[in-house]
Amino acid sequence: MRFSQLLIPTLKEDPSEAEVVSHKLLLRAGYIRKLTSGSYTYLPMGLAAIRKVEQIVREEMNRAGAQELLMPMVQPADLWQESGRWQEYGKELIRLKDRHNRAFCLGPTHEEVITDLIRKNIHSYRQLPINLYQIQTKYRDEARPRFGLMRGREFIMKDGYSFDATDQGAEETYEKMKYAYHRIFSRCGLTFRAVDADSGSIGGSFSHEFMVLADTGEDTIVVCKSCSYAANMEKAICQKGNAPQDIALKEVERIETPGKRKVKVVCDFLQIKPSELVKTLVYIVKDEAIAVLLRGDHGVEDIKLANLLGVSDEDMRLADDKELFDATGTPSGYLGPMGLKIRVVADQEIGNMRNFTVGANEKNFHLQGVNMGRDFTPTLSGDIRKVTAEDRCVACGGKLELTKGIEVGHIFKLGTKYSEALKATFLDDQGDEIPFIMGCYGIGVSRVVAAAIEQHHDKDGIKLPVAIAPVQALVLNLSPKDEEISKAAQDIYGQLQRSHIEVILDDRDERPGIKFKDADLIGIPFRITVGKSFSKEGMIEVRRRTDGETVSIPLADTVATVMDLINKAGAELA
RNA sequence: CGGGGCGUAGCGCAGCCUGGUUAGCGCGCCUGCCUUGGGAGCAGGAGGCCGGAGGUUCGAAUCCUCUCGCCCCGACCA
Repeated sequence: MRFSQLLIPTLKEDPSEAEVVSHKLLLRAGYIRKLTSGSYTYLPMGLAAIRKVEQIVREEMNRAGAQELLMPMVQPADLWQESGRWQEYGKELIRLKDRHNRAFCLGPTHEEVITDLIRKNIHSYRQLPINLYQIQTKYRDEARPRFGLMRGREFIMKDGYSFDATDQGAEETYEKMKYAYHRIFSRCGLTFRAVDADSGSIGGSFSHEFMVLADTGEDTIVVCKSCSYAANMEKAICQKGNAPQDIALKEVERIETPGKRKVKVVCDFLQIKPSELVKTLVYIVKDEAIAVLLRGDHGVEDIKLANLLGVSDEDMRLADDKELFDATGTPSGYLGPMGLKIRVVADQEIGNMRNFTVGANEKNFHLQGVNMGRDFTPTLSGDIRKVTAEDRCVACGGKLELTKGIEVGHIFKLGTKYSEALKATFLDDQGDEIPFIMGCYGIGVSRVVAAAIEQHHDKDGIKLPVAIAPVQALVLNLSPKDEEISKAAQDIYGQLQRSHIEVILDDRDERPGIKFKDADLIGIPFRITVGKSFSKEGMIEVRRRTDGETVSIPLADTVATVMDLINKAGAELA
């Protein structure tokens, strides 16, 4: 491929529409162009990078025993009605009608279609397990598409579905996929964590999200600095501390705190730390007001609270001041657990606190020297708060870190949710008809490219690892008008092509500076420069994009050197 | 869906508040000269329904109304 013929529209300046670095660079380096909000054309360089990721995904999925197929993108509504998701899925499901006025949707995912396929074609346990996947454009009508390829309405996804005869088999399949995912993201050169995306309450955890660590990530995750423990904020377990043994309990003391309502203000006034105070929040849970006790410096994790109460977090919200007063008879800011008539849920940490401060349920008064058990007893107690960096790892006790992540993959043990809904059954070895046990496994292929750029770039542009860079090498002919230089550049280009190296020849009639800048921006891993030093000393320069490491070598050795460098760079990730 | 911002040449922007010749600037593009190891220089040139519709006015990029699009924060989603 000659640069002069390729569509690589690079930009000197950042486009105003882009906010995050991957979006800016994808546009500037000529990888993508926007058609409309959330949908992008993949230009030759962008598509090449996506194809590289797809190929790695294919190889690892196949290695793990999965088979590739391709399902229709337009799906009939009746299948979705059968699973119940036509109603449940909501506005993200884009719906359309055909000329006969029959309803369809564009597939945001394919559980229905694959389950339909399997129920029609697999009837015996002897045919199980089976694991199928596809790589396809998905459509989700996102409320707010953003950050370029990071969250589009149209994106390329690998979605896989497994069908097992037994729970144990399904777990084995799940583990195989988890392993395959580790290999895939490692080969893509990503720094990532597989995070626990399940509360783990019953029978271990069967959902993991693969998060690429990057500041621009939309999710917050907790990772352990010492071991491999990592979890979603909503799922991260707070280690329950030990109660102090040797602290004498004080008497409860009523103190006037005029006009002091906020935690910080009360603490400043009483000369205590927020960790010595217990705040009382009121939630409205399905029309019932419930008090929630939390240490002053902690925050409620809604999902955990909802789980403890056994409700959906959608049925739960913070009360406003009026609702709070109606429920407790006390204005906000002076609430406390003592004497409250409504249900009280305490964070598990409260039990470890001694002689703390709470509101007195009386305007302008607080109580000090309060202790749980002696002075009040909560209706319920449990882990309902957000983890903090001060917490310790539940797995190893190591230090935790809160960091941002980009979700590039999600694996999930589905169980029989869809097989039951769609009556997808097989005969087991006893001749009993039972539903398939399913798992599903997704990878945001186009998002992987964006995430990789978030992790691999510098001020000059993209520097993707060889494994997923659009091409491996770029030959710069610095003087297309110089016959000798052009001949050498052409020679190297031809030899590399014959050696099956993906290579672009920059044959443009541009000044050297432009070629160097573009080479850095596009992020081709190996740059081979034929210019002045060739005319003078017969030397060719080979430079590695990732670290700028440069070697000068004679023409005769160039191709061998480049191949060697590419192989070494590839081997590091394989 | 709530809040905020922006639509002027391919890209980045100025002009708008305070209406008034032919709508500017930088980059890019085309032609020529010159230059050739990190986005050169000179000269000439092309390119605009000032997002769209309606209104106010003698006169609208500029003021008003409506509308469409894009971006950000949040909600939502995963």
